[in-house]
Order: sequence, then structure tokens, then C-alpha cells
Amino acid sequence: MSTRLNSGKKSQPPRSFDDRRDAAIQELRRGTHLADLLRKQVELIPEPSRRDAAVANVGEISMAMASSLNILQSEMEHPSSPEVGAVAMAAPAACSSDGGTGERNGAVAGRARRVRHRRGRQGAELPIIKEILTEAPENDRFHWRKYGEKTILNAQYPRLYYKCGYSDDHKCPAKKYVQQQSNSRPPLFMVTLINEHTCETLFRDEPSSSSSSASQVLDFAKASLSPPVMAAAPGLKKEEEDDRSMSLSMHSYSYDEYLSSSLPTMSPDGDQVNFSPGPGW
DNA sequence: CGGATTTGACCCGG
DNA sequence: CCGGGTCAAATCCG
Repeated sequence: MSTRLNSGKKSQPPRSFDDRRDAAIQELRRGTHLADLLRKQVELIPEPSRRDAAVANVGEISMAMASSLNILQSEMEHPSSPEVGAVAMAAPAACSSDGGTGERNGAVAGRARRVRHRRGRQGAELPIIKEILTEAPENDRFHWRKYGEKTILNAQYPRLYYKCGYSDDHKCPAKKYVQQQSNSRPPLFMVTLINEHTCETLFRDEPSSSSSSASQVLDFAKASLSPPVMAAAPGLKKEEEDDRSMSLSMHSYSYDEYLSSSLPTMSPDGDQVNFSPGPGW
């Protein structure tokens, strides 16, 4: 397969660090995509043993690319923030109630202007707690409520915004952003936790020997999201579709960290994965 | 019927 | 002006 960028525009290599990093990210994205295509091809191999081995290798490649992407991207977001453990105390000032109007459903039109400024701005401390790459973004024992979703420039999957389910009751400022990184077989998600939970909802099951109390099993079921938004790579064409004759024949991945309970459901003919934090608790 | 999700508008910093 | 983050009415789904 020809792997050319044939982007006939600029021929000179990028110079600044940022340009180079962006270029590297683009290449990694391309590689991720290609790896996925390769995976699909490889899965057509008839002999089970050969196929499985090949699929495993492709999976490794995808993982490596996702990790590299993660590193580069997180470095880009905070180039020089050594520590993220600092819990910046940001007074959640302003919970003003604004007269939102809002309309929906296409029929109605003409939304009244919302009241101006809300969002306070107290500079300094950035309250990012941590970023992790995981396959199971929903399994963290907290009750999250989704409040938004945005397509991110140059990202093929939208970013999902969640806040603590008790943020209203207890003023808990915890939030988290979840973004799928790749459509590799075990899809990887970049989870960014922001602010510490101040609510008393953390039920960590202590590492006692026998697990008597099963962890709260979250339920997932549902799949309805917009298809991945291919917005990036100039050299990439919207090439879609994956085959619909594979997958769902595997289900056991060994991920030790991040308590595991169940994997996000995968839609049969899309690489978009959806998950939902369990209700109640 | 009520809580969670959806989704486009709004806000704001760069 | 653009892009990322948030709001909230409408909708969904138990």
C-alpha cells in the first residue's frame, strides 16, 4: 500500500517545536488509522492461530501509537506544569442563575440572549488532578452526570464532559473529561480528572482478601452517538466503515488497574464507543 | 413521572 | 473570529 502524504503544498519541514510536535501527532494519527485498517485485513486471515497472533501484534501497535499520542498531546496542553497533584482551591464563585431560554427541536427558532458573563476567572492554579489512559472510563466508582459533548479540532472523537453527580447538592467541584483516543480494539480513552471530590461518595472497596461486596456494577447499555468526526489530517480522506463481520468474539482483556467490571459496548458498525456512568449512588 | 442525556446556543480566552 | 467549555430546554428512558 502506498503511504504517501502527497500533500503537494509546502515541501519544507516544520521548524518550531510546536510544528514538529503537531506533525508528529498527525503522523501518529495516520498510523493509528492505518493500524486499524491493517487489523481489519488481518482479521480475515482464516487460520485462527495466525490471525490471533497478527491481531495481537496490531493491537500492540495501536496501543503504542495511542500512548505516544497521549504523551505528545498532554505535553502540548501543559508544556510546563510539573505537578498536577496540587489541589488548587478554586472558589466556585458564581452560580448565578441566568435566564436561559433555549430552544430545541428545530421547530422553534430565535433564542433570547443569555445573560452575560458568568464563569468567574481566578487565574493561577490550574486544578487538573490527573490524566489517565484507560479502556474503561466509566469505572471509577463515582457518580457522574454528563453535561456536554464537543468535537475537538483535529480529534476524531468528541470529548465528553462530566461533573460529579452531587455537584449540586454538595457543591462538589469534581469534573472529568473523557475522550476516545483511538478505535483500536480495546478502545482507549483519555480521562482527565479535574478537581477533587468533596462529596462523601467515595466508596472504595478496600483491598481486603476476599471480595465479598461486589463493587457497584455500573450499567451500560445504549449506543447512540454521532459518528466520529473526521476533521483532521489533510492527507486523509474520509474512509469509513469497518467490516461488520468481525469483533464481538473477544471479551477478556487483562487490565488490572482501574477496577474492571465491564467493557464499554461497541457498536457493531462504528468505532464509536459509548458508555454511561451508572445511575444512582 | 423524574432523573439522566442530548444538543445547540452561549461564554470567554487566546 | 475560532475553539474549547458550559448551560439548560427538550427529550429520552427507566
